[in-house]
Amino acid sequence: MSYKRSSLMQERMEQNRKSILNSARKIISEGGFKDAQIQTIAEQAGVSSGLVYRYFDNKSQVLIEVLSDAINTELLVIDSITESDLSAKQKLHKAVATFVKRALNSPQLSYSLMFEPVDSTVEHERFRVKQLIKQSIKKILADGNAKGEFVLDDLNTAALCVVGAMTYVVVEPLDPAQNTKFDHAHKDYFSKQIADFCVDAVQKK
Amino acid sequence: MSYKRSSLMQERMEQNRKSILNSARKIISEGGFKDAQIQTIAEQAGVSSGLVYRYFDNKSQVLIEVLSDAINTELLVIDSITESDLSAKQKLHKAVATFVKRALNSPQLSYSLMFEPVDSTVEHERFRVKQLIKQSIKKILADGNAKGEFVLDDLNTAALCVVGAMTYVVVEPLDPAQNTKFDHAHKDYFSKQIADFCVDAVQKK
DNA sequence: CAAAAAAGTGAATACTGATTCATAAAATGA
DNA sequence: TCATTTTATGAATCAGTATTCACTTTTTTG
Repeated sequence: MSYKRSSLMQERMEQNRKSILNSARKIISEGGFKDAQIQTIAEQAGVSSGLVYRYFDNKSQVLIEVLSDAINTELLVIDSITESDLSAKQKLHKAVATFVKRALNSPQLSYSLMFEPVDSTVEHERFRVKQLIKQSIKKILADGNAKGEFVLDDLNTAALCVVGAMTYVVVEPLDPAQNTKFDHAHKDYFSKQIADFCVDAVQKK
Repeated sequence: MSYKRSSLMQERMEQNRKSILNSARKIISEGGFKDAQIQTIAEQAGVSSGLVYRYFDNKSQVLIEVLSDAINTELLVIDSITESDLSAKQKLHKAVATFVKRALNSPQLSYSLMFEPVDSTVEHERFRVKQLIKQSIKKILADGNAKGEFVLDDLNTAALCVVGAMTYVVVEPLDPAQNTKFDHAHKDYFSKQIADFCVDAVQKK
């Protein structure tokens, strides 16, 4: 009577879901959101377009999950820096430089996730994940205040500034229209500039 | 044979064009791009929807012109600061603080122009006008370098950071979803925080 | 004033791609 | 095995506006 999904079936379905997400991420990281139609995603994932709707409510949910997965990775990276035993100044520098360098290493994906025009529900998620980054940065700033390295009046505003700077600054090198080429040394130099900017902005003088 | 447009007619047509732009700006500043359909714009302007297409190639051109008009005003404001005889440090502080304060004074319009999801041609224009702001800021930074107030290695990157910070930072107070209320004093405090951030970031230590 | 030209109208059309759903295939239970 | 339930398919549908264009009105010319 009652249908019990076998573990094999369970696994296949999980695989389908992952395929769809991987396919979407791949397409976005090659051509951006503009190329990510349900048809295309499904095709690349080896499933029918209709099946996507058995795993996701709608197209936006697929894109949103790609976005939030990617950002969760970045958050883990930042948080591991936050929890290291560097000085607050060093933490901030490393967090910013690392973020920028990682973005430069997957330019099309980063560009799309951060800047490509999207519909309003995805844009809303974009806002939400930027707030998460802001929270992580805020922790570092709070730490610095506590240690007396920084003397920030308004942590939230300072964190917004840092996030604004470190995300916006990569718009030029990432813009596919400009196809900037950075060699390794240049990436280091560039990310250091930005990290210096942010550290100098908050540091006690 | 050849038709010569009377000056009265000329004037009426110029008026039509302006009405369409004003209508679009009004709608955007009340409800954002999401409310700006050609129908609605035309109706509010007192013309037919078809007429819009005698004055503009397509909808995006209307929106783009609203955006670039608005930014041109901001550029004039910034440039007048640039050309004043303040120190570079004071110029930068004033430019950033003024930009932020002005944005806070027309929140819905600023929010839409800076952050609301738009189609890719409008987004492209958004990118272009941000680059113009960056150029203006860059001039101030170059001035500061020349005067020995700043010691910036990479003016372009620093200018990007400033623009990133000063534009992104207002996303929270401007977001219509959060409807933040700032009194006059709070606007001053907030814009000062951001300007301080930017000045500290570039200033010679 | 009567063509001729241009400006103005708005209902009909076009477009694009997300979403649905009738149908088929596969998995499960008895 | 066969009935039942779930999963999968993909062509057809839908939705929401931007855009067009046949027609009307106004302006200009001779």
